[in-house]
Amino acid sequence: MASSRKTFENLPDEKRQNVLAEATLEFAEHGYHQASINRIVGRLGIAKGSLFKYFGNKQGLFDYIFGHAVDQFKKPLKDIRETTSGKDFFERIEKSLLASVDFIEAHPLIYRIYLKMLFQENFPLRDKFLSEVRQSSIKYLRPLVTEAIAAGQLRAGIDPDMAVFHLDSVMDRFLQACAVPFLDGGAGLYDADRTIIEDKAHAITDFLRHGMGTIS
Amino acid sequence: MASSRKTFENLPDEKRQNVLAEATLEFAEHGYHQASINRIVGRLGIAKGSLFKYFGNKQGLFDYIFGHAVDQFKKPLKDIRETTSGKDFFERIEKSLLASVDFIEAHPLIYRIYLKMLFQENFPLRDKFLSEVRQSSIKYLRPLVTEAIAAGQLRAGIDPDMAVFHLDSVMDRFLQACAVPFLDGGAGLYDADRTIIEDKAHAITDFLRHGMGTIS
DNA sequence: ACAAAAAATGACCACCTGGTCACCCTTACT
DNA sequence: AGTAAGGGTGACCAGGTGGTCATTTTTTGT
Repeated sequence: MASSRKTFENLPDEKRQNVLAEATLEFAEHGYHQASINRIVGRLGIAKGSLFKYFGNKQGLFDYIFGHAVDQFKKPLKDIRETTSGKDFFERIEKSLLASVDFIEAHPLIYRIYLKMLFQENFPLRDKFLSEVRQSSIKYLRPLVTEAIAAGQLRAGIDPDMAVFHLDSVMDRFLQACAVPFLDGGAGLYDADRTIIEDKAHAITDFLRHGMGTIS
Repeated sequence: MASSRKTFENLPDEKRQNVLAEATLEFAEHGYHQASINRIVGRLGIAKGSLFKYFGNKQGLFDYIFGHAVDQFKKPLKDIRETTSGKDFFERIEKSLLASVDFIEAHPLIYRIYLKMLFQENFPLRDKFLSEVRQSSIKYLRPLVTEAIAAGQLRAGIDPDMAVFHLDSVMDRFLQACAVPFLDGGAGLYDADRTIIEDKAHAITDFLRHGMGTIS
């Protein structure tokens, strides 16, 4: 048997959590290839052989950490969609945005790995993971837009594909600005308090609703 | 003398271009740390020692390639700003967006390295480069917004900082969608023809101007 | 033709990587 | 007490890394 995941699952809870935490941190800080098994076991104070017993190889470890991360990404949005059904479209968008902020604040390391994955080809699981996450984002926004069009909350003749793309891009960058100082761009989102983030989320949603031009 | 850049500058043009092209490609494909000097010299058919004579070390090579890339990033936008002075704000934005598309199509490898740099800390020159590029983007948009407010082309009471952030985020993602399939999100921008990109750029600009909500 | 300067070379180095495996220690069961 | 199994270990391996430098080859100047 190449890897004996069972061995790992039988570990005492504390040690298991420790291993996962330290490994996740390593991947979050260095990406996949620059992450070092030696450093991980060094910090944990366990033998290298143990890690390989648990997960077979480096990618096995990574897979284990990220295997179910997609679901974690999807779940909070699904909840919001269901609990805000029928409400105003832009309020739903604003709520979704804040829910996403909550998610990345609850799982900052996972989000960091996700960001590293974005533009780094030859990242293991990249294709599977990214296409799932992106599609999930699109598939979440699509029905929202469709419903809003049906309810007459969006301008007539709007292209739903471009609407989804627009929403997705603004929301995505909003999150990135919360996590990466360089992408903040004077908006003051990076490492900001919740109340401030709420204000900015509202401002952005306002742009989405009314645009920035003079009302004619 | 650690590195003799002069030796490199004295090289025949063809060879010099070759070296730079091959090195740039390597960095674009693998990022900084995963880029391999051995592969570069292997493909070039030159000795490893030569490269180190030219640039001193790996970072020297990278610095040389990216040293003046910032200026390349800034220049085309400056031109657009000057040639469209006085015109309608959203037309200027649309023009700027298309100029940026032209840039990344003219320098796809530089753009790939830039994207890799975005979320990968411990990338050499990252702080210097990113802060310059981002600031340049902000500093470009700021006066556009200010002028537009003065000219009454933007809604009254708008927060200029958030307006700049909003514009920056939408434009940025538009470019990324042109270059990375995963970020296309159904918009059909990835690897698209110029005419299609122009249409989509117009659609996006329209969202920026009028918003997506029903006009009230 | 000769010498001096410049450029190119590739074997070699220390270091780090992911990965292996024969051995040891502890626990559990009979 | 004896045995079997499972978990834990770390020296060891092959391979790749960035970097060096004594040596050879090429170019240049006279």
